[in-house]
Amino acid sequence: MDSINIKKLAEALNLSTSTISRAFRDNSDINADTKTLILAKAKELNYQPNHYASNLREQKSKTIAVIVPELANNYFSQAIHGIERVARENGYHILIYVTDDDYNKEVNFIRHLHNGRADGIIMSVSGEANDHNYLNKFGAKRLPLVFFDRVYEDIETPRVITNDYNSSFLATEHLIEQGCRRIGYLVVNKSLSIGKTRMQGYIDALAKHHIHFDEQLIVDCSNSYDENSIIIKNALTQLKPDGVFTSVERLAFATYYACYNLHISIPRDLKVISFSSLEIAPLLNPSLTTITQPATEIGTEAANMLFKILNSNGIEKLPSELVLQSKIIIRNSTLKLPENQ
Amino acid sequence: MDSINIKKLAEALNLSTSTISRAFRDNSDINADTKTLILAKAKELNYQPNHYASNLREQKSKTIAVIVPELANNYFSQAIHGIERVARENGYHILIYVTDDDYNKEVNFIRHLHNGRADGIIMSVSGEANDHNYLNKFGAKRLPLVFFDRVYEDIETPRVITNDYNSSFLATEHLIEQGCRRIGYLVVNKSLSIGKTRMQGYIDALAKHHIHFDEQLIVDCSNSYDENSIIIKNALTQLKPDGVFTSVERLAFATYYACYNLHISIPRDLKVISFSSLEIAPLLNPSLTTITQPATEIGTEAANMLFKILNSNGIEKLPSELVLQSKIIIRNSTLKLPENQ
DNA sequence: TTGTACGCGTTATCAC
DNA sequence: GTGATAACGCGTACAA
Repeated sequence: MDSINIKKLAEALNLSTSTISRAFRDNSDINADTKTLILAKAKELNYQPNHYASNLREQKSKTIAVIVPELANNYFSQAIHGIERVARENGYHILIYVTDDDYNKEVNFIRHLHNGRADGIIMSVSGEANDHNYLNKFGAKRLPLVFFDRVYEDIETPRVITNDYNSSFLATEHLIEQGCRRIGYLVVNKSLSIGKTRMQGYIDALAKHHIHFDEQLIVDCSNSYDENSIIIKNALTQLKPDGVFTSVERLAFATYYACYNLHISIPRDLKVISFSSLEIAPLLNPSLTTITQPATEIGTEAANMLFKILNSNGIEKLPSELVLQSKIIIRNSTLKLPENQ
Repeated sequence: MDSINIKKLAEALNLSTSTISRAFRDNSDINADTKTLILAKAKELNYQPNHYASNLREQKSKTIAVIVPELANNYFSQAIHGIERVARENGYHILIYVTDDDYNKEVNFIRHLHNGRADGIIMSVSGEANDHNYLNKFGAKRLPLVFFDRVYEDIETPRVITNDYNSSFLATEHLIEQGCRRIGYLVVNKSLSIGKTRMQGYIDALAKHHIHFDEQLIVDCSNSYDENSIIIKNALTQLKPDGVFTSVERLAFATYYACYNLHISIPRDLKVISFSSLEIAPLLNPSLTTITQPATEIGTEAANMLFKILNSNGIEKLPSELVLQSKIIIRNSTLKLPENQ
């Protein structure tokens, strides 16, 4: 091992390792001159305190883990972007784990992370709603954990979410106002928190407007592009909805493709509204009416929340839930056309 | 510190720490029965070998760092997705760093990473083409580094790129074949490798078809959404191009917005082709003709390349450059309309 | 203000 | 096949 370490640097300067060490910690007493001397020499020799040695010593990794179901998705990219920024500002690094909506991967990641590799976890849970009590198994030793967006409701941990119920209610109401009476709800997992809450908003909006709730119009989709294509085409031809509310962006795209294919005109024959963080929703054909979540901000706030926990002494009362507001942005996919059309 | 460690586990089983350690390494001699016994107890007590201690001992972090200019971008999300998968399959974790195209951040990240935190780096360089010789300063101690997509040409390190020159040539030629004669090239940084190579393809295609190269038609854009909006609107109204080739996706979107705004019809008044990894390019209005890079595969291959280096003994000759092929997918934004239109 | 010495949790080496 | 022990690089009591 010929690489530089604290001992070599100490020798080079005729100082002890502790003095060197002190030069790199802010809190220690050290002569200002020796400190600058040390830092200069350190830069010259390209010395940096070894991260693993420090962390072993301090039992802190200055690293947080981010676990998401998928990456190739505007929402999660933006959220991670927000998390990354806050982490960096706090001197933390982030590890990324993608579950591909696979529950087992999620469990493995979490278990693995409890080896000291990360100080805390920010997670949006996988789509499979199996027994997730595994999170409680860690007991008091569980790493600080913050959920965002997709949460397990029965796990007690801080979370950052959006006003999904309300947005869904308003989204459905918007479709009704635009003249829709047979409104489909497309969802990937209706038993998962997010799909469930959004569905309830949909159901209640129908009720408010005295529209019969037809369970058939709840369309269960999957994570597979090909499967969804078939499912949605069938739903459109058989159920003949005049409006569709999709719980995730991907299903709106799939609906568009299906409509192109079946020569169903949006918005004339079918109106579409979707949860989506897509920045180019205005460029779609037709432009897509969206419920836009503040994705970056959700990431930022989740990170802030985690740091609040990490910096607390476990004494203070911590915030347990933060609800951010989504915005409905009306575009052409839900346009009400003149009657004489 | 009441958390579990190897010593406690050893005590609980009346064994020595070495035996415990052996149970977790595959190569060691150990009685199969004791091994199962140990692993069972470990699971029961939720023991996991401490990552930092192992790494301090072994001088390996089993972690790779990924540095990208931005995250909220399909291309990089997909690339990271590919990297993540390969890393996980190899038992590695990935750290993510976003430079926001800021050269200083890039330098800091790289320098910081040389403290043992990562075993290797996969990077797409920042847009600023300053002095990047800093990478050579590390000399023999530089971490294994693989570039992808955006590279520094004067740094000697393996890289995964696409056939940019060729794609650009063909893209420009496609516009010419569709009848364009005044073709603009929109670029963020024409001195950066990627912008330069793509520009050369553009220039040579013009030459081949005996179209005068007008330097004015090279439009220098920025990373700011608002600035680009102005720049592009000006370019469209003043230069009156009949075709536009954009070097990055974002500029194609900006062009669309500008056209909507100025009531310029695509493809009638202006044809647009762009580098883009957008999966929903067919859903745009009009659907966008793209040069699609195999983003996920680029990530995968970059990771494979890095692992090849990490697993080599520095003896074998290593691949230094891998060129993947992009595909031009023709859609409506470059449609040639009937003459009598 | 600086130096000495120990321990963080693990694994490799060497005995047995 | 298993146990004792030193070492990885660093930070902090404690001593000077």
